[in-house]
Amino acid sequence: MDDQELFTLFRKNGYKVTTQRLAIYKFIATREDHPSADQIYQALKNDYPTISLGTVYKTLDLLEKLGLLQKLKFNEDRVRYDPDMELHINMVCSKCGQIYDYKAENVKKLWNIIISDIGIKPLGQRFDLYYECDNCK
Amino acid sequence: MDDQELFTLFRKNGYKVTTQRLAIYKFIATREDHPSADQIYQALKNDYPTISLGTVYKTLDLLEKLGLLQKLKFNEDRVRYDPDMELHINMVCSKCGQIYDYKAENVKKLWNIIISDIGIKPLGQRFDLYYECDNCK
DNA sequence: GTAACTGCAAACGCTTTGCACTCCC
DNA sequence: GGGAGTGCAAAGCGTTTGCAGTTAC
Repeated sequence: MDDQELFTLFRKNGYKVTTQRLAIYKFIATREDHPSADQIYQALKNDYPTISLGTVYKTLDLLEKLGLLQKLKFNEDRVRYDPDMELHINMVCSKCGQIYDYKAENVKKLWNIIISDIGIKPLGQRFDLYYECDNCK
Repeated sequence: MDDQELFTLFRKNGYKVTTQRLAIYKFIATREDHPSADQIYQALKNDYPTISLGTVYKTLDLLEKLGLLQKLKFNEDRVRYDPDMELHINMVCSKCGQIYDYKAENVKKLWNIIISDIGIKPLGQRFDLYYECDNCK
């Protein structure tokens, strides 16, 4: 999503465009490891010394409301934020907790089969797959 | 799992059999809505007036360690405990938060296809499907 | 008898809330 | 200029921890 689209999305929903919001969105959008609020805060406070953790939380809630990311709670004490809103599998290492997204066409295909079998209209979904990553093997 | 199996499982892992542990396991095993620690505590304190919330938490951690249940964090502020360790889909109502398990042979079949495509050894998995339940429609 | 378990209460840590100041628009 | 947003600090709340008393074995 480029700047212009982002500006429009904020404004048409009645939200102002601020430096903090742009910085937080741009940071999370480039990350594939689903950082936590504090990780985002730590990463940004060098370039934006006055940014606060509270603002990070508020902004992440806003971005979720706008459909730009989803909150994911794993078996750890903090929430992770995933900017990938398409169907995918969260590959979670059982040992180190590292996470990355696995996307494949056949996952969508097979998921559609399951959906039509259940016979409901899906509003969203989440798949986690626990395994042992290469570093931990 | 009957009493004898449960006793054996506890003891062979070096844990004592206590009234509280039996009560908590038996309660959670009969429930299909994945109750929280506090819900379990509230439900049991009539029959076991001295039971404490701390013991419920400690026991649930123990049962998880023994592979009798799994912790599930959804987008709410408490942890739910799911005694169904087989492959299934958590059907979550987006409005009221009600949850039930959907189990079907074809879910397993399709999941096996995905696993072999990814080419890793799964240590566990979790599927959530968000929809609107009949009560909320 | 003794080591593990329970119950209680305090501590913990992430997240939310409240409010005065600031800055988009 | 005005209202939404930020930054700060305090509050909130589910969960964990510590410890003295109790119980399983």
